[in-house]
Amino acid sequence: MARRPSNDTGSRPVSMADVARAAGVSQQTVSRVANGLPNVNEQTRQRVQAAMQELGFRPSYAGRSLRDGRYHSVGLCVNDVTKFGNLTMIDGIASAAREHSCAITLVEMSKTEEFSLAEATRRMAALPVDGIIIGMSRMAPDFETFDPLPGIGTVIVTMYAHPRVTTVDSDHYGCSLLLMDHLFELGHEQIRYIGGPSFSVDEQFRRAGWQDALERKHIEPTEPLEGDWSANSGYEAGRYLAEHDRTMTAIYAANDQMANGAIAALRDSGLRVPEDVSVVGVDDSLDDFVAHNELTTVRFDLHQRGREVFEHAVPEAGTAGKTVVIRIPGQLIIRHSTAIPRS
Amino acid sequence: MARRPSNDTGSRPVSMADVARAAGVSQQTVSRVANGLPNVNEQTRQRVQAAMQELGFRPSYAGRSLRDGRYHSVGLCVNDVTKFGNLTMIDGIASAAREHSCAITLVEMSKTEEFSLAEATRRMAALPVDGIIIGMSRMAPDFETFDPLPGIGTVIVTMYAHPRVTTVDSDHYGCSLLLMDHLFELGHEQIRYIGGPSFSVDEQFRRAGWQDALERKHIEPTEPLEGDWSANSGYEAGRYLAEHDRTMTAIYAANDQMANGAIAALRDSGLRVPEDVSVVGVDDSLDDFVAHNELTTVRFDLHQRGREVFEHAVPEAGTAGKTVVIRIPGQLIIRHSTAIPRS
DNA sequence: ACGGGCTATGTTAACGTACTCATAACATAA
DNA sequence: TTATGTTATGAGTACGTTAACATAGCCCGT
Repeated sequence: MARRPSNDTGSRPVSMADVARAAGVSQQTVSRVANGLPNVNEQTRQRVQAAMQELGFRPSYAGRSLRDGRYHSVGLCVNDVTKFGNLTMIDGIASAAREHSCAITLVEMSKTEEFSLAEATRRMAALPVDGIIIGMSRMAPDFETFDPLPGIGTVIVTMYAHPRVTTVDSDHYGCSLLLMDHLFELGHEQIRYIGGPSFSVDEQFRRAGWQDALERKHIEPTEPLEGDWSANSGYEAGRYLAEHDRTMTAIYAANDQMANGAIAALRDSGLRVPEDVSVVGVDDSLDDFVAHNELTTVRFDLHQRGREVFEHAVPEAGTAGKTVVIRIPGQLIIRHSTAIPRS
Repeated sequence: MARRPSNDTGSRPVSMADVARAAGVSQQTVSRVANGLPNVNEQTRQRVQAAMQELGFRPSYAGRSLRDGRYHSVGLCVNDVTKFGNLTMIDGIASAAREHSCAITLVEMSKTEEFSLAEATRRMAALPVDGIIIGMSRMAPDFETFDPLPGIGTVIVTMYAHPRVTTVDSDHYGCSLLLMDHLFELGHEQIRYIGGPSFSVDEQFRRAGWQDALERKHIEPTEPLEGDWSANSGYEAGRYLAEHDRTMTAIYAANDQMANGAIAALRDSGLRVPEDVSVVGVDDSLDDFVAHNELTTVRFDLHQRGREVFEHAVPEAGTAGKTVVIRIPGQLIIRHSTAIPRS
């Protein structure tokens, strides 16, 4: 019996034409009812709505998008959904997207391997997106040479600036300056650094900020330590420092998780925080996990970042595609893990 | 000068027809090249690819989807991206989706207010999705009466079973039994419960498991305490218990964050963990945040859950839509926050 | 020389929508 | 009565893609 002519419920989804047939009106009238347009007789409207209900009509996203050339969705490409930075990115962008009645088309690339911007762009471009957002948490091999696809807004979330692509990020360099200035004001000079993995862009900039702050004060930076963002790696580093460096008065850990680990290590080594050693972190991410969070840190307004990212990826008419560089400053949160250094 | 005829780069995106014109071939040949089909002369292929590059061709998702009736994307509707449960859901589903070369269309509903399944379904159905996944972390007002949209796979992630919709979740009831059995085996009987907010479905089932386990042993359950999943709320509850209940020998906190807070409170109250009081949690979520995580807990295989959810939302040919109930068991992780109770 | 099978390419149709325009029925004003 | 406007509805079209079919050229064996 092959393909049915089209008026019954075959396996094909129900279209406006099917509804129209059932309600005895034209397809155009169904369209009007579906979109709540005026100039439809009340009785007709009800008849059409009944038919829609009856047949289980679902408006075709493909047809609609093909017709009016917009997808009402923004593409987001990240390497690993669960990493704190990416998670907060999704959250911020989700908020912004919701304000614009926009969905998010999420693609997760390899969790471990680096990926090229060209590859990410190619994949995203074939999806229903009005703009492309790429989270570049580690340097892409083709960052310098990358050209964005013309005709579609592209934003890279990273601290590196690009001549032809708008980049937006929290200011992972400036946060270090905020924290270092706070420590300097308290009187610290011997400030050790526990960083994240060196391939991380955030790490590179947080570390550069630490180093530049020291050099600006003509203090020779000591060897930075490298962790993996986890509390355990912070603990290891803190243990090492407690045993090998009795001149340090402060530790700057590049995220709160490592800072939390470092504090535990210092205390296990018989050092008091903040009396003997001050500790600072970044992200303000401990509140849910640790009772009485006392860590001095920097908080980023991730919703603002999400908004900026979104609005540059999907520019409203007029805001058209100038390439810009946006760095959103963090806010210093002073708690009780920092104090004046011991004499 | 109105609308250009169509052979130059107006504001309209570049279509296969544009590429075809530029390369001097038919549009169908461009399609063949774009999809890597055989039977294209090598010279022609190169000419077409050059034209694509030149014009910045982007395949139209709308056209393609309209044509072949599939979107290669699965819809995911959650209330709050950042909540641990939802985050892990996204992660698990992202993995499964990637294995099927599928994207995720993510919609965040109101973070605070409850939403009806009908509303969520209606919104998701208008998006480019081959299946719909709804995270129901709090009871929807229309759960009982909800009918899924015919013709599109629908899965609700929740512990409640539904007669007409497949539901999948980690076993938030069974995890309580695992933990309680562990505590019973050690010899505990006075086991207090610190739960999450009572509107949470996970909370409802974890708590029911605690209560049923006690009743099965003919132990009268004591009054459960209610937190908000945060370490601080766990601390408050722990403090309260330390001061008001000297007969308890164990605390079951409904997630690790509250358990961590409770442990801190007990220690601040002069009680040792696990010597005086054993503490267990759920989720195994502390590793990144706490050094030397010693909490006995239950870990869920979230990737397995993601796979199950995905594959029931987007059934492969043949697996067609039977309504099933899937509860994925957790795994007991015994660390050092539990011990034999003091005499 | 000619039919049969291959390869490369073109032509047509269909997917579902919403815009533009046309038309019919009807109300109102001159 | 006729001109003019308003409202409800329908017809036609274009959006970009791919499957199915059609065609043209070529090589090969008889």
